[in-house]
Amino acid sequence: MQPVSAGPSRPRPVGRGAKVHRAVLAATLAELTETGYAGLTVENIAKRAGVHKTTIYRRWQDRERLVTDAVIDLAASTLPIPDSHDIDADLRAFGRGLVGWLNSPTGQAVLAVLASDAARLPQVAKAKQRLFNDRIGRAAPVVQAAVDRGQLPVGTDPAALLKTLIAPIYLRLLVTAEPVTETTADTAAQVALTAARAGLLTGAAHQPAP
Amino acid sequence: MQPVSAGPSRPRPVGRGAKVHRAVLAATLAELTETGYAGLTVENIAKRAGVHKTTIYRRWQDRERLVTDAVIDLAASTLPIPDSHDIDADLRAFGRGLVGWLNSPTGQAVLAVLASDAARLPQVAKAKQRLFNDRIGRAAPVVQAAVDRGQLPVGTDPAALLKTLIAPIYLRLLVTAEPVTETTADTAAQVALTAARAGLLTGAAHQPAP
Amino acid sequence: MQPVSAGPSRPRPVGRGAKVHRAVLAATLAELTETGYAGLTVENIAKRAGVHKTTIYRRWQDRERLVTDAVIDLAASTLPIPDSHDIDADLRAFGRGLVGWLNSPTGQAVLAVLASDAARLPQVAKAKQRLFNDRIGRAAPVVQAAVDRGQLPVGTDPAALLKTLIAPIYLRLLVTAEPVTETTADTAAQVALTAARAGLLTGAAHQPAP
Amino acid sequence: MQPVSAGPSRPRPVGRGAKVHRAVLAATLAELTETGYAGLTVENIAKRAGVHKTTIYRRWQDRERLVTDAVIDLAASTLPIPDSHDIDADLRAFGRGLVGWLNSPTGQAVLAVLASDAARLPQVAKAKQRLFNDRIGRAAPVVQAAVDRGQLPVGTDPAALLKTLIAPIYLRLLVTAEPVTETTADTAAQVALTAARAGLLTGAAHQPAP
DNA sequence: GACTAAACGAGACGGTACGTCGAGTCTTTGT
DNA sequence: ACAAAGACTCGACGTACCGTCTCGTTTAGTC
Repeated sequence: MQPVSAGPSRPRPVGRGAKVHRAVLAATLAELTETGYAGLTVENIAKRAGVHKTTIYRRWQDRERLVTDAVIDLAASTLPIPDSHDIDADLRAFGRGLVGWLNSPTGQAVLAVLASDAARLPQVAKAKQRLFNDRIGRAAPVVQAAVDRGQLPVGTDPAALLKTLIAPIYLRLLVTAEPVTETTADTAAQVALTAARAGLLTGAAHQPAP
Repeated sequence: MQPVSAGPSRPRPVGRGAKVHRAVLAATLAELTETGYAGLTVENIAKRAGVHKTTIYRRWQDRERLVTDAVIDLAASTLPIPDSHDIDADLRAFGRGLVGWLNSPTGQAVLAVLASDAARLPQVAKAKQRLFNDRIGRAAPVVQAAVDRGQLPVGTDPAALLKTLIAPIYLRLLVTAEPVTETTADTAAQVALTAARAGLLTGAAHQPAP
Repeated sequence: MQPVSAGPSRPRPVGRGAKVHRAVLAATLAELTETGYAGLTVENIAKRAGVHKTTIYRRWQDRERLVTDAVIDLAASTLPIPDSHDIDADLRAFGRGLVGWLNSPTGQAVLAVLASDAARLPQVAKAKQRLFNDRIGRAAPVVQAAVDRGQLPVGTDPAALLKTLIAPIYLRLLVTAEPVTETTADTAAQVALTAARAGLLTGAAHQPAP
Repeated sequence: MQPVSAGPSRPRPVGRGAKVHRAVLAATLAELTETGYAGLTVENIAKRAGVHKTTIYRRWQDRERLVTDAVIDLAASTLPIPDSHDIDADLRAFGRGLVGWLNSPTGQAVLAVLASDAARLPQVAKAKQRLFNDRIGRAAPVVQAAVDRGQLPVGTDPAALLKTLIAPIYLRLLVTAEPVTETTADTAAQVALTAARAGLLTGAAHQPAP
């Protein structure tokens, strides 16, 4: 079992406890991926992490906090945002990057959480949305720059375009359970660009005035 | 002497059991919608259905079978497929119909199951895919007729088009937790049509040769 | 809606009931002997009697009444009281008869009830005592006749003598779980006679004045 | 049941468990005395012991083992064996001691088990016999000494004599449900002595050669 | 010999207790 | 002094049997 990427180090003055901390979070994610949120057992996590149950409860108040923590850790994982000033290439690269990440162990874990009752936990839901908003927020300037360069119509909503791009990918993963490849990403990118150039993805269309 | 009743088959004098059956399935779906699969309690279901716990176990072997049964029941629900020979209007109507269904209690229940650990149960996963395949399968001829009428490019893959249509809707419901309205459906329909007319949604693009 | 009929309003004695009645009581005793009172199952009794559970509940209000009824039936079984005007021979015969009866199926059933929680049921306890009192009451005149004939000391309490006779037999069956044979009965008879002739078994000795 | 006394190595750092252990056994005996084996409820035992049901199941595999353990504990209770070198006085004292013990809470519990379906449990049956054999085994030397001193006939079987002594007491308790007093014990002692002095209680009479 | 009403077969149901599993708390002990 | 070990409370699981209920189906006694 490979440990999850360390991510931003959390300065806990616990000494060697940090090792335990990471082991438990990694074990939690592994169990989450394998058995889902229902069926998640603190005792199994403890066993897999080579740690006693009480040790877990000393650090996390309950199962929800533990899962939340593990997922938040995950949501911090970054996806590089391509920016080559060629919006067609950039969107294709963005889509392929997303597909690659979703097929990686980390991405699988995130998907497992998305399609799980764990997503009902408020903190997890927040982390989930933060993850998406963060990515879209970081990619939006690239799209906006393309608009400013005239590669896309004025008024194009970067968020709407990006969502149009990623939607087919998640549909296949979460709903129809079809395999997702780079072809899927490429088609999605083309569709999104075509729609944008047809002037369909303006903010008004997606966020009507209240 | 009385002749023996004809045939070895014994008709079941099903008493009032049918009423109980329905009440339990309804209660199961309600609980599933409210609390998710984890946190689902047979005792709560029994209480809500006004039935005793053992009665439930008499009809369903365990919690999984119960949930499976409830969801399969659900998956049988049909969505009318519009067919006015105007593909633009039909797709918009299809999208709006889907949105309306997803906002109904039944749709909410289906969504709750989709985004739940219940989907890990093999039978539930099968039911889930059957639901989608069935709908797409029933809508595909309408799209194909439009192709035949020349309203869409030759070679357009009906399934790919329909998936492009529904993807943004599910993305908002399952991932970004944004509200979904008829506007969402309309935009999605336009995007899908535009992409199709750009020749992006051919079968080849989605199912590349091995 | 009572149809008027001539004579007393006596329900029609529709009659295969008696057969069922006996079958159930027999099955009850068999189960009682095999598995004891704890572990007694109405459903098993029904199965053994070739009868449906509800049929049993139609005739007996609950398990206790059923067991009570079965045992009371049993307690009515009679043991012949020897009377040859030779008290030594009679007591020996009485002891041997008791041993034989206790080793018979009926006796085994009675023992099973004696050493069972069924004896806590008031009606069963009464039946149990009635059984013993009845036997001792029927044998007492024989002993009293021996006293009158001068074969035993004046003042000898027949009940005390008979109890002294049967006590070792029941001790072996109920407490020490030793086998009981005719030798046991013979020794017990001799002991009882010796004690009586020593003047130890007068009523006063057992029922001291208050 | 007492844990093994601590040796050089302590494999079990038993917590406060010992207190719970005793409380549960005591509650088991109390319930057993009050309601018998049938009708014995683990949940009631737990409630009475101020302990949770699962705690009981952690220590005892099932109800049978629990009852067995409680009774075995009981069977360890000792009865002092009088030895004044006056066999008449000693037997009377033995009888009175037995009566006193049987009227005590401990004795009542033992009787409750004797006359219960719990006695069908193999381990309980063994414990029961061990209890009796142990007591008779410890009293036998006193009787044998009396034989050696010439107070009883040569060849007298101590076990046979002692059983003759205790038989009427158990008969009254288990069968006829009469009250048992010291008078009962005194008479029984006299009867046993008289029988022994008449040469009736030799081993041969009770244990015929196979 | 047909009618009719009691008795029976069948089985679902509410309910109690079983024995099991896991969550989360608390206590004892070793170092 | 403090953390590991594990015993404890609590709640739900899925099972067995109790005793009740309501249907239909014999079956025996009367007409």
